[in-house]
This record gives sequence, C-alpha cells and structure tokens, in this order.
Amino acid sequence: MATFTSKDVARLAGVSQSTVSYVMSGKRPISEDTRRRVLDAIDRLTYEPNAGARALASQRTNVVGLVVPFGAGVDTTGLLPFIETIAGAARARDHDVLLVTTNEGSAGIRRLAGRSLCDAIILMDLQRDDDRLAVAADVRTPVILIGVPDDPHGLHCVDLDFAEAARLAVGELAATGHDRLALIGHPADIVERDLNYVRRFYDATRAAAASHGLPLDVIAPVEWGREAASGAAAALAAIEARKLGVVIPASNTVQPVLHALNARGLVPGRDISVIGLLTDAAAAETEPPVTNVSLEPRDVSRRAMETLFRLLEAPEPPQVDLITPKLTRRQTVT
Amino acid sequence: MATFTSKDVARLAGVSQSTVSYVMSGKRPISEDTRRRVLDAIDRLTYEPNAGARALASQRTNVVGLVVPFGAGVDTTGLLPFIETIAGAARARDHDVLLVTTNEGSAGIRRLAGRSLCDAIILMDLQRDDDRLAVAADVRTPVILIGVPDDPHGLHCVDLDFAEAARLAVGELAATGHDRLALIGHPADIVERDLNYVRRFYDATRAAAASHGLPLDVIAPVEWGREAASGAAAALAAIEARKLGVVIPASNTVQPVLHALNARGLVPGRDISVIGLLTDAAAAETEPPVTNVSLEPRDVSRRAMETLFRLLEAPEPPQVDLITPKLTRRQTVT
DNA sequence: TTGAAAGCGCTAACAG
DNA sequence: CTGTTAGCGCTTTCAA
Repeated sequence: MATFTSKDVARLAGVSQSTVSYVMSGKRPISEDTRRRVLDAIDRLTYEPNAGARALASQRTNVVGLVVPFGAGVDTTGLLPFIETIAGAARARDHDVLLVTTNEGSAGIRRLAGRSLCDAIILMDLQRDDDRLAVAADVRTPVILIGVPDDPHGLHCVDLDFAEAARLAVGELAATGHDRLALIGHPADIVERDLNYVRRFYDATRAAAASHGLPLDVIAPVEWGREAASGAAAALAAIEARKLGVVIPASNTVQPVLHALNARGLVPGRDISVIGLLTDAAAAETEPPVTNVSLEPRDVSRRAMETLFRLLEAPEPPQVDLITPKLTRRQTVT
Repeated sequence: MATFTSKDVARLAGVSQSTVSYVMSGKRPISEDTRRRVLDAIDRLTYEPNAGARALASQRTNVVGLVVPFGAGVDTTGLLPFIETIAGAARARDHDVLLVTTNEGSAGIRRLAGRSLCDAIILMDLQRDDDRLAVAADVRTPVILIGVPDDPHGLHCVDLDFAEAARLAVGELAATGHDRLALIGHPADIVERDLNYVRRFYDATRAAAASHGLPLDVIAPVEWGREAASGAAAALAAIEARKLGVVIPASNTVQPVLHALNARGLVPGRDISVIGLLTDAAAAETEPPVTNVSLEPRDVSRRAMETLFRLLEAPEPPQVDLITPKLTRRQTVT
C-alpha cells in the first residue's frame, strides 16, 4: 500500500491542491462536478490526509488527550466505561484519543499542551488539591475536569453529584426506619490521595445523617479484598442498633462486604441493610443484588465530551456541571 | 503560557535552529558549551517541540497505536493491565499511546496507518480469522498482534501460550488423581467471535485430557454472571465421577462458579477441584483462592512493546512469540 | 467557483 | 563542531 498525498489526489482529479482541501473540509463552496471528481480520486487512491501536516497547517490535531488514573492503586472499577465512552464520542466527531497516565503528573499535561499533541484535555481522578490544576489552568489547550476539586482554577468540571448521592442513600435508609448508620470507607491510599469525590461523599453523608438525626459510625480505612471486608463486617456486627443501615461508596468493597456479612450470619436485606455506590450493571451482579445509588461513568463522560466540543468551537465561561444520580432498590434494604 | 518554537530557542541560545534540533536528538556531536546554552534556553522557555511539525519532517510520530476491544461484550477483565503496561513502556521511550477501539474494525487500522497517526500498531482481541489482518499486513506501519490467529499474515505475534496453559491445568488434575474432567466454556458471543485463544485453549485441553486417558465434558456456552454459573454448577453436579476436576478458562466465570458450587454444597477443594485461567492477583482474591494457571497481561504486553521498538529500529522476520504460563497451587485442588 | 503560493515548525542533507 | 537551506503535506490567505 503506497501512500498518497493530496497533491496526487489533485493531479488525478485535475484540480489544485487547495481544491482538494476545500472539498474535504467543506470550507468553501465547490461545484458538484469537481467535488465528485475529487471524492472519486480520493477513494480510488484510498487517500488519507497526513495528520501531522494537517495539524501543523491548521493548528488542529483532531486528538483529545485523556489523562487516566493508572498505576497508583486506584479504584479502577469504573474506568473502562469512561475510556470507552470518551473514545466513542471522540470518534463520532472524527477525533482520536491519546492516553496519558496519571503517574506522569503535571508533566503529562505540559507535554500534551506544549507539543500540541491534542486540541483539548480531559483530566480524571483529581485530588482535592491537585498540583496538575495549576498547570492545566496555565496552558492554552482547554482542559475539562471529570471531578470537582476544591478550587477548579477556572476550569470546566463535570461529575456525578456525589453529595446528592449521599443524600439519596441516607434518605432511603432513614425512610426505611433505620436507627443507626455506618459508612464503610475507602482504602488508606485512596483517602490519602484525597480524591475529590471521596471527601464530597463523606461530608454529605455526615450532613445527611445529622439532618435525619441518625448516629453515624465511620469505618475507615478499609482496604480492597476479603480480609479487610471481614474486618469491616466484624466492626458492623459490633455496632449496637435496632436496625443498622450501611453505606458503601467504594464500588470494589461492596461485594466483599456482602460476603463477609453473610459469613457472619448477618444476611444483607434481612439482618442489616446495605446501599452501595456503584454502577447499575455492577449492582445487578452482586450477590445478592445490592440496592445502589447509580454511578454512571457513561453519562459523565458523555457530558464531558459535549462540553469539550462546545469549547472547541467557542470559548465559554467555566462551570461546574453535576449529574444527578438515582437510587435503585434491589435486595439489600428492608 | 505562550508557546515557543525551536527558532525562539535558537535565538535565545545564539545558535542555529538545526543545532537546537541536534541537541535534542543527539544525532550529531555538540560542544559542551553550546549544548549547555541550548538546554538552558530550552528550559527557560519551557520549550516543547511541536509534535505535528516533528512528525511531518521526520516521518516519526512517537506515537503507538493501540487497538483495544471495547464495545463488543468482551471479557474486559484483563484489559486494563494491558493498556497500562503498554502505556508505561511507550512513555519509557518517549512515545505516547493513541487509542482506537475494536468496533471501528479495519477502518481504524487504515486510519492510523493512512494518516500517519502512529509509528506502529498493536492489535488485540483477534478473531481466529480476522478481516483486519489483511489490512494490517497491507499497511506500511508495522503491526504487532497480541494473540495468534490461524494465519498471522506475516505479522509478529505475542501471546500467552494457551496450549501450554491447558496442558498445565490438565496435567495438575491428572497428577492429583482426578478421573474425569470438565471444561466450563465462554459466553456464546465470545465463542461466536471465534477469538483465537479460546479455540487454542479448548483444543489443547481436549488433547491433554485424551493423552492422560481422562474423559472430558465440555459445558458451553456459559454466559457471564450468577445465573449461568448456577446452571454450570448444576451440570457439574450431574456428572458421575469419583473425583471431578474442572477447568475454567474464562476469568470472569471463575468466581461465580465457585459460589454456585458452594451453594449446592459442593465445596471447591474438597468435593470438587477447580483450576482457573486468570491472573495471579485475581486468583488470590477469589473466594476461596483458586488454583490458577497464570494469565499475565503485563508480561505479554511488555514483550509486545519490546518487539515493537526493535521493529522500529530495524525490520525483522516475523515470529510467533509465546510466553510460558505457570501454575500456582492455592485452595481449590486436592 | 477555482488556483497559486506562502507558510505551519521541524529535521536532515549539504556545506563549511 | 556548526550554519544554511530545502523540504515534509497540509491549510489558507490572496487573486482571479
């Protein structure tokens, strides 16, 4: 497969190179006749425009930079749907996705922007006070945050409304007559990284419990995996309550805790209630299916991409765009 | 943050633009003195070379294209480690990763190659007879396959040695005195997609069972999730055997089947033996920890990237590079 | 409605 | 050891 240039297309179609360009971009009117000849030449040669040349000339790469949390022991559960949705939305507008990992820190953002590797950047997995934000705000390339840091530095934010999620969970447990609540925390390294949504959820849970007049025990940190889950279950078993309701915001922790409770003879949905913060798909697959507040990465990602493409057409004042979660009753709350 | 060009650096350092380029690439000797001045200028301006311009001039993008299986209901379990390892290896050599999803089909490969978006492509999730292979073989950009199709079309392949994995599993069950084996299959859509490794594993399991003189029941297809796992457990329970050994190559299916067996009072590791094909990390986390044949995406990815960078320096005759799995005894085989 | 031509920012001969 | 210069393949004025 030889590789052709727009010059070859032009020659074959008997037009100038600029005409080929204009046919492709639609940026100026072209007679139906020449347009046909050009398009015909394009696919007879299976011509594809050279991305580097195009980027150089047009200052547009048609690439979206995506900074994802790898490496650091992250809650990676919901990550794939984010990536997938973002990639899909990008392709729908003839853009590609360049992947950068979080462990590069701000250097990754500098590189994406400095080298003009992409037209816009999506930043995930924000810490509450993230040093990458200063860089992100400083850079010419528009940056969209998935997550809401303490200070967004004038950047656009999109995220699930974690405070509302907490309110929904607590509200449901209050409405079903629980007299005491417990919150199962995240692993220590996640808490230490001070991820924005973790704190947002905890704070709102506390506030909601207080406003319902319910005592709240916080069991944290709780690492991933079986052992830690057993420990958490033991701690739950030790709580004195007429009717105890448990909230578990760490998706990965939900299933192990359900098992551990069962193993102690505390059947979720009968002896103890559990509400998890996880995707509907994941909630439907737990054993037993856990009543959940939705955490839908696809919705968040889609919204982020909409914002991104709007920003690429015209600048906009930054805003915080929160997506409302919903509660789905399954088998773990009575 | 204004953005500078190598001309600005040259001016500030009092040298020519080409000298700046050579300092960065190391492609010709530079006196210690000018090198210092240039490097100094570079970081005073926080200069970063424009990727498009560099690609255009050098015919090298410093980008690796990665085609990942999204969308199609894929066994997505082990995907993240692949991506992560590949991204890391790329960064270690100053390359970035451009993500393309499988559901674009061969068009994705055409685009990556045709637009010169990357220097090399890694293709995952191959079907045994994949229409993308013809395109991949036709294209100037080197392509590395993770997986081994029936006909590699002269492309480099890297993968786990699934046949050896099957032999290890069957051998272990034979050695521990099992008189009958069962293989739990994949979901129907995965089988229909005719993924290369699925067939390789099945065939080798059959052959190994035969060579040990052990009867083998194949229970397939088995969908993801609880219900299908119960069905599979029922089928296992119905098999007449003195000592039954089960092999489960679908990572996602291992845990649900273990639960389902337990629920029927068939305790894995006591009443029935189970060997899973999954990563060591995942195996250690199942309940109970399942004896496993390793499926280590990191090793495979690392190897693929080594091959890729070698190929970028000099062409090489294609080869099939199989990574040897190992068996780890945990608690589900007696 | 179309063409000619000037760059975009870099690399890599070629020349000294 | 370093500078000059000719492109890389595209987009986009400017002119017609």
